[in-house]
Amino acid sequence: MSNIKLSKSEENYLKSIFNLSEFGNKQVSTNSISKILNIEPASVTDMIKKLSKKNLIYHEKYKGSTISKSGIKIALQIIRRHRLWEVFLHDKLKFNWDEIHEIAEELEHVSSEMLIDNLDKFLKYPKIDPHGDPIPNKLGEIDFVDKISISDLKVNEKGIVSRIINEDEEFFNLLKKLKIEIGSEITLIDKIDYDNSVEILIDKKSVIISKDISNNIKITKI
Amino acid sequence: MSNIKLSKSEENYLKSIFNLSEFGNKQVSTNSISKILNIEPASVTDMIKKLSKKNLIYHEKYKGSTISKSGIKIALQIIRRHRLWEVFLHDKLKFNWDEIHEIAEELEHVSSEMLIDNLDKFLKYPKIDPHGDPIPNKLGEIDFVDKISISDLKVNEKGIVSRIINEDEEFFNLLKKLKIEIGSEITLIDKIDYDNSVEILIDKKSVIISKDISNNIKITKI
DNA sequence: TATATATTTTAGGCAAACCTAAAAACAATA
DNA sequence: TATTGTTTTTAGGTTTGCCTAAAATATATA
Repeated sequence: MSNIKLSKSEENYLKSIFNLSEFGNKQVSTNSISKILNIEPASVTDMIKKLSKKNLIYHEKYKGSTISKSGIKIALQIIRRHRLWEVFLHDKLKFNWDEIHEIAEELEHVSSEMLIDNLDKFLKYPKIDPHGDPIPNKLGEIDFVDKISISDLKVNEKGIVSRIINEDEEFFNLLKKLKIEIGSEITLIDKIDYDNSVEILIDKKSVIISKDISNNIKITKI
Repeated sequence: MSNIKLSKSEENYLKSIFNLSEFGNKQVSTNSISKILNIEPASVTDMIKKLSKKNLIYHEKYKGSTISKSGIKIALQIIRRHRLWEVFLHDKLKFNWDEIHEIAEELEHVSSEMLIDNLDKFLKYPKIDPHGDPIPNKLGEIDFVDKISISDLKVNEKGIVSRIINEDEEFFNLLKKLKIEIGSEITLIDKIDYDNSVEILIDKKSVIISKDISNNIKITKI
Protein backbone atom coordinates (compact mmCIF):
# COMPACT_ATOMS: atom_id res chain seq x y z
CA MET A 1 0.00 0.00 0.00
CA SER A 2 1.78 3.03 1.36
CA ASN A 3 5.16 3.13 -0.30
CA ILE A 4 6.92 5.57 1.99
CA LYS A 5 10.66 5.09 1.90
CA LEU A 6 12.01 4.66 5.39
CA SER A 7 15.47 5.58 6.62
CA LYS A 8 17.84 2.95 7.91
CA SER A 9 17.13 4.10 11.46
CA GLU A 10 13.39 3.98 11.02
CA GLU A 11 13.70 0.47 9.62
CA ASN A 12 15.80 -0.66 12.55
CA TYR A 13 13.36 0.73 15.08
CA LEU A 14 10.42 -0.86 13.31
CA LYS A 15 12.11 -4.24 13.15
CA SER A 16 12.98 -4.10 16.85
CA ILE A 17 9.49 -3.04 17.85
CA PHE A 18 8.04 -5.86 15.79
CA ASN A 19 10.39 -8.39 17.37
CA LEU A 20 9.63 -7.17 20.87
CA SER A 21 5.90 -7.16 20.22
CA GLU A 22 5.70 -10.89 19.57
CA PHE A 23 4.04 -10.60 16.18
CA GLY A 24 2.22 -7.43 17.02
CA ASN A 25 0.40 -8.76 20.05
CA LYS A 26 2.24 -7.04 22.87
CA GLN A 27 2.74 -3.44 23.88
CA VAL A 28 6.39 -2.48 23.75
CA SER A 29 8.04 -0.24 26.33
CA THR A 30 10.34 2.62 25.39
CA ASN A 31 12.97 1.15 27.66
CA SER A 32 13.02 -2.24 25.96
CA ILE A 33 13.56 -0.62 22.57
CA SER A 34 16.30 1.49 24.08
CA LYS A 35 18.08 -1.58 25.39
CA ILE A 36 17.83 -3.60 22.19
CA LEU A 37 19.07 -0.80 19.96
CA ASN A 38 21.57 0.62 22.43
CA ILE A 39 20.07 4.06 22.06
CA GLU A 40 19.10 6.34 24.96
CA PRO A 41 15.40 6.33 25.94
CA ALA A 42 15.07 10.02 25.11
CA SER A 43 16.11 9.35 21.52
CA VAL A 44 13.73 6.42 21.34
CA THR A 45 10.89 8.74 22.33
CA ASP A 46 11.83 11.02 19.43
CA MET A 47 11.65 8.19 16.94
CA ILE A 48 8.44 6.84 18.43
CA LYS A 49 6.82 10.17 17.68
CA LYS A 50 8.09 10.01 14.14
CA LEU A 51 6.85 6.49 13.51
CA SER A 52 3.51 7.33 15.14
CA LYS A 53 3.00 10.25 12.81
CA LYS A 54 3.55 7.84 9.92
CA ASN A 55 0.98 5.45 11.42
CA LEU A 56 3.46 2.62 11.61
CA ILE A 57 2.96 2.34 15.37
CA TYR A 58 0.42 3.59 17.90
CA HIS A 59 1.71 5.27 20.98
CA GLU A 60 0.09 6.18 24.28
CA LYS A 61 2.15 8.58 26.32
CA TYR A 62 3.91 6.91 29.25
CA LYS A 63 2.21 3.60 28.41
CA GLY A 64 4.01 2.05 25.45
CA SER A 65 3.83 1.39 21.73
CA THR A 66 1.94 -1.07 19.59
CA ILE A 67 2.90 -1.84 16.02
CA SER A 68 0.24 -1.19 13.38
CA LYS A 69 -0.88 -3.42 10.50
CA SER A 70 1.19 -1.47 8.01
CA GLY A 71 4.09 -1.43 10.46
CA ILE A 72 4.00 -5.21 10.69
CA LYS A 73 3.90 -5.48 6.94
CA ILE A 74 7.02 -3.38 6.55
CA ALA A 75 8.81 -5.12 9.43
CA LEU A 76 8.20 -8.49 7.78
CA GLN A 77 9.72 -7.21 4.57
CA ILE A 78 12.83 -6.05 6.41
CA ILE A 79 13.09 -9.43 8.11
CA ARG A 80 12.61 -11.10 4.74
CA ARG A 81 15.48 -9.11 3.28
CA HIS A 82 17.70 -9.86 6.27
CA ARG A 83 17.13 -13.59 6.18
CA LEU A 84 17.46 -13.94 2.43
CA TRP A 85 20.82 -12.18 2.59
CA GLU A 86 21.83 -14.52 5.40
CA VAL A 87 21.05 -17.51 3.19
CA PHE A 88 23.10 -15.97 0.41
CA LEU A 89 26.03 -15.23 2.66
CA HIS A 90 26.01 -18.71 4.16
CA ASP A 91 25.13 -20.90 1.20
CA LYS A 92 26.80 -19.02 -1.63
CA LEU A 93 29.58 -16.97 -0.10
CA LYS A 94 30.41 -19.67 2.47
CA PHE A 95 30.34 -17.50 5.55
CA ASN A 96 29.90 -19.17 8.92
CA TRP A 97 26.72 -18.77 10.93
CA ASP A 98 28.26 -16.38 13.35
CA GLU A 99 29.54 -14.04 10.65
CA ILE A 100 26.40 -13.47 8.61
CA HIS A 101 24.19 -11.50 10.97
CA GLU A 102 26.26 -8.35 11.06
CA ILE A 103 26.65 -8.12 7.29
CA ALA A 104 22.98 -8.92 6.66
CA GLU A 105 22.19 -6.10 9.07
CA GLU A 106 23.68 -3.74 6.48
CA LEU A 107 22.43 -5.43 3.33
CA GLU A 108 18.84 -5.52 4.57
CA HIS A 109 18.57 -1.76 4.14
CA VAL A 110 19.26 -1.79 0.42
CA SER A 111 15.72 -1.28 -0.68
CA SER A 112 14.83 -2.60 -4.08
CA GLU A 113 11.90 -4.95 -4.26
CA MET A 114 13.18 -6.39 -7.50
CA LEU A 115 16.56 -7.05 -5.93
CA ILE A 116 15.01 -9.09 -3.16
CA ASP A 117 12.65 -10.96 -5.45
CA ASN A 118 15.46 -11.87 -7.81
CA LEU A 119 17.64 -12.90 -4.88
CA ASP A 120 14.79 -15.06 -3.57
CA LYS A 121 14.50 -16.75 -6.95
CA PHE A 122 18.26 -17.21 -7.23
CA LEU A 123 18.30 -18.90 -3.83
CA LYS A 124 15.34 -21.07 -4.92
CA TYR A 125 12.82 -19.59 -2.51
CA PRO A 126 14.31 -20.80 0.77
CA LYS A 127 11.89 -21.26 3.68
CA ILE A 128 14.36 -20.90 6.55
CA ASP A 129 17.59 -19.00 7.09
CA PRO A 130 20.85 -20.51 8.34
CA HIS A 131 19.76 -19.93 11.93
CA GLY A 132 16.60 -21.92 11.28
CA ASP A 133 14.33 -18.87 11.34
CA PRO A 134 11.51 -18.78 8.82
CA ILE A 135 11.72 -16.39 5.85
CA PRO A 136 8.58 -14.38 5.07
CA ASN A 137 7.55 -14.60 1.42
CA LYS A 138 6.87 -11.62 -0.86
CA LEU A 139 3.48 -11.17 0.77
CA GLY A 140 4.88 -11.32 4.29
CA GLU A 141 3.51 -14.77 4.96
CA ILE A 142 5.52 -17.10 7.16
CA ASP A 143 5.49 -20.89 7.26
CA PHE A 144 5.37 -21.47 10.96
CA VAL A 145 7.44 -24.47 11.82
CA ASP A 146 6.99 -25.58 15.36
CA LYS A 147 10.27 -26.20 16.94
CA ILE A 148 10.85 -28.74 19.63
CA SER A 149 13.80 -29.92 21.61
CA ILE A 150 15.63 -33.09 20.71
CA SER A 151 14.46 -34.56 23.97
CA ASP A 152 10.85 -34.02 22.94
CA LEU A 153 11.25 -36.69 20.27
CA LYS A 154 10.16 -40.24 21.00
CA VAL A 155 12.53 -43.11 20.45
CA ASN A 156 13.10 -43.73 16.72
CA GLU A 157 11.52 -40.45 15.67
CA LYS A 158 13.47 -38.15 13.35
CA GLY A 159 13.94 -34.41 13.14
CA ILE A 160 15.79 -31.75 11.19
CA VAL A 161 17.98 -29.35 13.12
CA SER A 162 16.45 -25.93 12.62
CA ARG A 163 17.71 -23.64 15.35
CA ILE A 164 20.73 -23.31 17.60
CA ILE A 165 19.94 -21.39 20.77
CA ASN A 166 23.35 -20.96 22.34
CA GLU A 167 25.53 -18.90 20.03
CA ASP A 168 28.80 -19.17 21.93
CA GLU A 169 31.86 -20.05 19.94
CA GLU A 170 32.57 -23.02 22.20
CA PHE A 171 29.15 -24.41 21.53
CA PHE A 172 29.67 -23.93 17.79
CA ASN A 173 32.94 -25.84 18.02
CA LEU A 174 31.19 -28.68 19.80
CA LEU A 175 28.52 -28.83 17.11
CA LYS A 176 31.17 -28.86 14.43
CA LYS A 177 32.83 -31.79 16.11
CA LEU A 178 29.50 -33.60 16.34
CA LYS A 179 28.77 -32.72 12.68
CA ILE A 180 25.53 -31.07 13.76
CA GLU A 181 24.34 -28.07 11.75
CA ILE A 182 21.13 -26.51 10.52
CA GLY A 183 19.52 -29.01 8.18
CA SER A 184 21.14 -32.09 9.75
CA GLU A 185 18.90 -35.09 10.21
CA ILE A 186 18.79 -36.52 13.70
CA THR A 187 17.21 -39.74 14.96
CA LEU A 188 16.54 -40.30 18.64
CA ILE A 189 17.87 -43.70 19.64
CA ASP A 190 17.46 -43.71 23.38
CA LYS A 191 16.59 -41.54 26.33
CA ILE A 192 18.72 -42.01 29.38
CA ASP A 193 16.56 -41.46 32.41
CA TYR A 194 19.45 -41.13 34.84
CA ASP A 195 20.48 -37.60 33.78
CA ASN A 196 18.09 -36.92 30.91
CA SER A 197 20.84 -37.17 28.34
CA VAL A 198 19.88 -38.63 24.97
CA GLU A 199 21.47 -40.98 22.47
CA ILE A 200 21.05 -39.76 18.92
CA LEU A 201 22.05 -40.86 15.45
CA ILE A 202 23.80 -38.08 13.55
CA ASP A 203 25.87 -38.36 10.39
CA LYS A 204 25.51 -42.18 10.60
CA LYS A 205 27.13 -42.29 14.02
CA SER A 206 25.49 -42.51 17.39
CA VAL A 207 26.46 -40.14 20.19
CA ILE A 208 25.17 -39.38 23.64
CA ILE A 209 24.60 -35.72 24.43
CA SER A 210 23.69 -34.09 27.73
CA LYS A 211 20.35 -32.49 28.50
CA ASP A 212 22.02 -29.09 28.41
CA ILE A 213 23.28 -29.65 24.89
CA SER A 214 20.03 -31.09 23.57
CA ASN A 215 18.08 -28.19 25.04
CA ASN A 216 20.12 -25.81 22.94
CA ILE A 217 19.28 -27.56 19.69
CA LYS A 218 15.80 -27.06 18.31
CA ILE A 219 14.47 -29.36 15.61
CA THR A 220 11.51 -29.80 13.31
CA LYS A 221 9.90 -33.22 13.50
CA ILE A 222 9.66 -35.12 10.23
CA MET B 1 47.06 1.34 5.71
CA SER B 2 44.80 3.80 7.41
CA ASN B 3 41.58 2.00 8.13
CA ILE B 4 39.30 4.96 8.73
CA LYS B 5 35.70 4.09 8.07
CA LEU B 6 34.16 6.53 5.66
CA SER B 7 30.52 7.56 5.48
CA LYS B 8 28.44 6.85 2.43
CA SER B 9 28.73 10.50 1.43
CA GLU B 10 32.46 10.60 1.85
CA GLU B 11 32.75 7.48 -0.29
CA ASN B 12 30.60 8.97 -3.02
CA TYR B 13 32.65 12.16 -3.11
CA LEU B 14 35.90 10.25 -3.22
CA LYS B 15 34.70 8.03 -6.03
CA SER B 16 33.54 11.03 -8.05
CA ILE B 17 36.75 12.93 -7.49
CA PHE B 18 38.74 9.90 -8.57
CA ASN B 19 36.65 9.47 -11.71
CA LEU B 20 36.95 13.14 -12.60
CA SER B 21 40.69 13.15 -11.97
CA GLU B 22 41.43 10.56 -14.65
CA PHE B 23 43.30 8.19 -12.40
CA GLY B 24 44.60 10.88 -10.13
CA ASN B 25 46.34 12.90 -12.81
CA LYS B 26 44.06 15.90 -13.10
CA GLN B 27 42.98 18.64 -10.75
CA VAL B 28 39.26 18.53 -10.14
CA SER B 29 37.11 21.66 -9.86
CA THR B 30 34.54 22.13 -7.13
CA ASN B 31 31.95 22.80 -9.79
CA SER B 32 32.50 19.55 -11.63
CA ILE B 33 32.03 17.56 -8.43
CA SER B 34 28.91 19.57 -7.72
CA LYS B 35 27.47 18.72 -11.13
CA ILE B 36 28.24 15.01 -10.97
CA LEU B 37 26.83 14.54 -7.49
CA ASN B 38 23.96 17.00 -7.88
CA ILE B 39 25.02 18.79 -4.74
CA GLU B 40 25.43 22.55 -4.40
CA PRO B 41 29.01 23.90 -4.72
CA ALA B 42 28.90 25.29 -1.18
CA SER B 43 28.25 21.82 0.19
CA VAL B 44 31.01 20.39 -1.95
CA THR B 45 33.40 22.89 -0.41
CA ASP B 46 32.39 21.61 3.04
CA MET B 47 33.15 18.04 2.11
CA ILE B 48 36.38 18.98 0.39
CA LYS B 49 37.57 20.41 3.68
CA LYS B 50 36.63 17.22 5.45
CA LEU B 51 38.39 14.94 2.98
CA SER B 52 41.43 17.23 3.00
CA LYS B 53 41.70 16.98 6.75
CA LYS B 54 41.74 13.20 6.35
CA ASN B 55 44.48 13.50 3.72
CA LEU B 56 42.43 11.76 1.09
CA ILE B 57 42.66 14.76 -1.19
CA TYR B 58 44.77 17.90 -1.42
CA HIS B 59 43.04 21.19 -1.86
CA GLU B 60 44.23 24.61 -2.89
CA LYS B 61 41.72 27.34 -2.21
CA TYR B 62 39.96 28.58 -5.33
CA LYS B 63 42.15 26.32 -7.46
CA GLY B 64 40.85 22.77 -7.19
CA SER B 65 41.42 19.36 -5.62
CA THR B 66 43.79 16.52 -6.31
CA ILE B 67 43.22 13.03 -5.00
CA SER B 68 45.98 11.58 -2.80
CA LYS B 69 47.63 8.16 -2.93
CA SER B 70 45.50 6.86 -0.07
CA GLY B 71 42.45 8.49 -1.63
CA ILE B 72 43.04 6.63 -4.86
CA LYS B 73 43.47 3.41 -2.96
CA ILE B 74 40.13 3.79 -1.27
CA ALA B 75 38.39 4.95 -4.44
CA LEU B 76 39.60 1.84 -6.24
CA GLN B 77 38.15 -0.34 -3.50
CA ILE B 78 34.78 1.37 -3.81
CA ILE B 79 34.87 0.89 -7.57
CA ARG B 80 35.84 -2.73 -7.03
CA ARG B 81 32.82 -3.25 -4.79
CA HIS B 82 30.52 -1.50 -7.22
CA ARG B 83 31.63 -3.53 -10.21
CA LEU B 84 31.62 -6.87 -8.42
CA TRP B 85 28.04 -6.25 -7.31
CA GLU B 86 27.18 -5.36 -10.89
CA VAL B 87 28.53 -8.70 -12.06
CA PHE B 88 26.51 -10.44 -9.38
CA LEU B 89 23.32 -8.58 -10.25
CA HIS B 90 23.72 -9.24 -13.96
CA ASP B 91 25.12 -12.76 -14.05
CA LYS B 92 23.42 -14.31 -11.04
CA LEU B 93 20.28 -12.31 -10.41
CA LYS B 94 19.65 -11.79 -14.13
CA PHE B 95 19.18 -8.06 -14.06
CA ASN B 96 19.59 -6.13 -17.30
CA TRP B 97 22.53 -3.81 -17.86
CA ASP B 98 20.48 -0.74 -17.38
CA GLU B 99 19.10 -1.84 -14.01
CA ILE B 100 22.27 -2.77 -12.18
CA HIS B 101 24.00 0.56 -11.72
CA GLU B 102 21.49 2.08 -9.32
CA ILE B 103 21.37 -0.97 -7.04
CA ALA B 104 25.14 -1.42 -7.07
CA GLU B 105 25.34 2.22 -6.04
CA GLU B 106 23.74 1.18 -2.74
CA LEU B 107 25.45 -2.16 -2.29
CA GLU B 108 28.91 -0.68 -2.79
CA HIS B 109 28.68 1.05 0.58
CA VAL B 110 28.29 -2.13 2.60
CA SER B 111 31.79 -2.26 3.88
CA SER B 112 33.11 -5.66 4.77
CA GLU B 113 36.34 -6.68 3.15
CA MET B 114 35.53 -10.33 3.68
CA LEU B 115 32.16 -9.87 2.01
CA ILE B 116 33.77 -8.49 -1.13
CA ASP B 117 36.55 -11.06 -1.20
CA ASN B 118 34.07 -13.90 -0.84
CA LEU B 119 31.85 -12.35 -3.49
CA ASP B 120 34.86 -12.05 -5.79
CA LYS B 121 35.66 -15.72 -5.27
CA PHE B 122 32.03 -16.74 -5.76
CA LEU B 123 31.96 -14.86 -9.08
CA LYS B 124 35.27 -16.54 -10.04
CA TYR B 125 37.37 -13.38 -9.97
CA PRO B 126 35.82 -11.56 -12.93
CA LYS B 127 38.05 -9.07 -14.76
CA ILE B 128 35.34 -6.85 -16.25
CA ASP B 129 31.85 -5.81 -15.21
CA PRO B 130 28.74 -6.06 -17.40
CA HIS B 131 29.46 -2.63 -18.88
CA GLY B 132 32.91 -3.81 -19.88
CA ASP B 133 34.72 -1.79 -17.26
CA PRO B 134 37.69 -3.42 -15.56
CA ILE B 135 37.37 -4.59 -11.96
CA PRO B 136 40.25 -3.69 -9.62
CA ASN B 137 41.58 -6.67 -7.68
CA LYS B 138 42.00 -6.82 -3.91
CA LEU B 139 45.16 -4.76 -4.20
CA GLY B 140 43.54 -2.14 -6.38
CA GLU B 141 45.33 -3.29 -9.50
CA ILE B 142 43.50 -3.04 -12.81
CA ASP B 143 44.06 -5.01 -15.99
CA PHE B 144 43.98 -2.29 -18.57
CA VAL B 145 42.32 -3.56 -21.68
CA ASP B 146 42.64 -1.22 -24.57
CA LYS B 147 39.37 -0.73 -26.19
CA ILE B 148 38.93 0.00 -29.83
CA SER B 149 36.00 0.57 -32.10
CA ILE B 150 34.67 -2.16 -34.32
CA SER B 151 35.75 -0.14 -37.31
CA ASP B 152 39.35 -0.20 -36.05
CA LEU B 153 39.50 -3.93 -36.76
CA LYS B 154 40.97 -5.13 -40.03
CA VAL B 155 39.03 -7.51 -42.23
CA ASN B 156 38.83 -10.99 -40.67
CA GLU B 157 40.06 -9.82 -37.28
CA LYS B 158 38.03 -10.72 -34.21
CA GLY B 159 37.09 -8.89 -31.04
CA ILE B 160 35.07 -9.27 -27.86
CA VAL B 161 32.45 -6.65 -27.10
CA SER B 162 33.57 -4.97 -23.91
CA ARG B 163 31.83 -1.63 -23.66
CA ILE B 164 28.62 -0.02 -24.82
CA ILE B 165 28.92 3.76 -24.96
CA ASN B 166 25.36 4.83 -25.71
CA GLU B 167 23.13 3.78 -22.85
CA ASP B 168 19.78 4.76 -24.35
CA GLU B 169 17.01 2.24 -24.17
CA GLU B 170 16.51 2.36 -27.93
CA PHE B 171 20.14 1.49 -28.47
CA PHE B 172 19.85 -1.39 -26.01
CA ASN B 173 16.85 -2.70 -27.91
CA LEU B 174 18.79 -2.58 -31.13
CA LEU B 175 21.66 -4.50 -29.58
CA LYS B 176 19.25 -7.07 -28.24
CA LYS B 177 17.83 -7.56 -31.72
CA LEU B 178 21.35 -7.92 -33.13
CA LYS B 179 22.26 -10.34 -30.31
CA ILE B 180 25.16 -8.12 -29.36
CA GLU B 181 26.11 -7.94 -25.69
CA ILE B 182 29.18 -7.67 -23.51
CA GLY B 183 31.26 -10.74 -24.15
CA SER B 184 29.94 -11.37 -27.66
CA GLU B 185 32.51 -12.34 -30.26
CA ILE B 186 32.50 -10.24 -33.38
CA THR B 187 34.40 -10.75 -36.65
CA LEU B 188 34.85 -7.97 -39.13
CA ILE B 189 33.88 -9.20 -42.58
CA ASP B 190 34.01 -6.08 -44.67
CA LYS B 191 34.38 -2.33 -44.50
CA ILE B 192 32.07 -0.37 -46.74
CA ASP B 193 33.90 2.73 -47.86
CA TYR B 194 30.80 4.50 -49.15
CA ASP B 195 29.41 5.46 -45.70
CA ASN B 196 31.91 3.80 -43.37
CA SER B 197 29.42 1.15 -42.29
CA VAL B 198 30.85 -2.29 -41.56
CA GLU B 199 29.77 -5.84 -42.17
CA ILE B 200 30.29 -8.05 -39.13
CA LEU B 201 29.72 -11.64 -38.14
CA ILE B 202 27.78 -11.89 -34.90
CA ASP B 203 26.02 -14.93 -33.49
CA LYS B 204 26.83 -16.80 -36.72
CA LYS B 205 24.98 -14.26 -38.83
CA SER B 206 26.36 -11.39 -40.83
CA VAL B 207 24.89 -7.92 -40.52
CA ILE B 208 25.81 -4.49 -41.75
CA ILE B 209 25.84 -1.76 -39.12
CA SER B 210 26.26 1.98 -39.60
CA LYS B 211 29.29 3.95 -38.51
CA ASP B 212 27.23 5.52 -35.73
CA ILE B 213 26.33 2.12 -34.31
CA SER B 214 29.83 0.69 -34.56
CA ASN B 215 31.27 3.76 -32.86
CA ASN B 216 29.11 3.08 -29.86
CA ILE B 217 30.42 -0.45 -29.42
CA LYS B 218 33.91 -0.84 -28.03
CA ILE B 219 35.72 -4.15 -28.29
CA THR B 220 38.89 -5.86 -27.18
CA LYS B 221 40.90 -7.40 -30.01
CA ILE B 222 41.62 -11.11 -29.73
C1' DT C 1 43.76 47.11 -17.84
C1' DA C 2 39.22 47.69 -16.24
C1' DT C 3 35.02 45.46 -16.00
C1' DA C 4 31.82 41.82 -16.42
C1' DT C 5 31.08 36.97 -15.61
C1' DA C 6 31.86 32.69 -13.52
C1' DT C 7 33.63 29.99 -9.78
C1' DT C 8 34.51 29.16 -5.11
C1' DT C 9 34.20 30.09 -0.41
C1' DT C 10 32.10 31.92 3.87
C1' DA C 11 28.24 32.61 6.85
C1' DG C 12 24.21 31.27 8.71
C1' DG C 13 20.30 27.75 8.69
C1' DC C 14 17.85 23.31 8.63
C1' DA C 15 16.55 18.28 9.32
C1' DA C 16 17.86 13.75 10.97
C1' DA C 17 19.37 11.14 14.60
C1' DC C 18 21.66 10.99 18.26
C1' DC C 19 23.05 12.91 23.27
C1' DT C 20 22.59 14.71 28.59
C1' DA C 21 20.07 16.72 32.28
C1' DA C 22 15.92 17.67 34.33
C1' DA C 23 10.92 17.38 34.72
C1' DA C 24 6.72 14.66 34.64
C1' DA C 25 4.20 10.52 35.11
C1' DC C 26 3.67 6.10 36.78
C1' DA C 27 4.48 2.04 40.04
C1' DA C 28 5.78 -0.05 44.28
C1' DT C 29 5.73 -0.18 49.12
C1' DA C 30 6.27 1.43 53.92
C1' DT D 1 -1.56 7.74 51.37
C1' DA D 2 2.89 9.61 51.23
C1' DT D 3 7.35 8.54 49.77
C1' DT D 4 10.69 6.48 47.01
C1' DG D 5 12.20 4.64 42.81
C1' DT D 6 11.68 3.75 37.95
C1' DT D 7 10.22 4.94 33.42
C1' DT D 8 9.16 8.21 30.06
C1' DT D 9 9.10 12.60 28.22
C1' DT D 10 10.68 17.40 27.49
C1' DA D 11 14.18 20.79 26.71
C1' DG D 12 18.19 22.02 24.86
C1' DG D 13 22.63 20.62 22.53
C1' DT D 14 25.81 18.18 18.94
C1' DT D 15 27.32 16.31 14.41
C1' DT D 16 26.61 15.24 9.61
C1' DG D 17 25.41 16.64 5.31
C1' DC D 18 22.85 19.32 3.03
C1' DC D 19 20.81 24.28 1.73
C1' DT D 20 20.60 29.69 0.26
C1' DA D 21 22.55 34.19 0.05
C1' DA D 22 26.33 36.97 -0.05
C1' DA D 23 31.28 37.81 -0.24
C1' DA D 24 35.77 36.74 -2.20
C1' DT D 25 38.54 35.29 -5.84
C1' DA D 26 39.63 33.98 -10.51
C1' DT D 27 38.86 34.29 -15.52
C1' DA D 28 37.34 36.25 -19.79
C1' DT D 29 36.53 40.08 -22.65
C1' DA D 30 35.96 44.79 -24.19
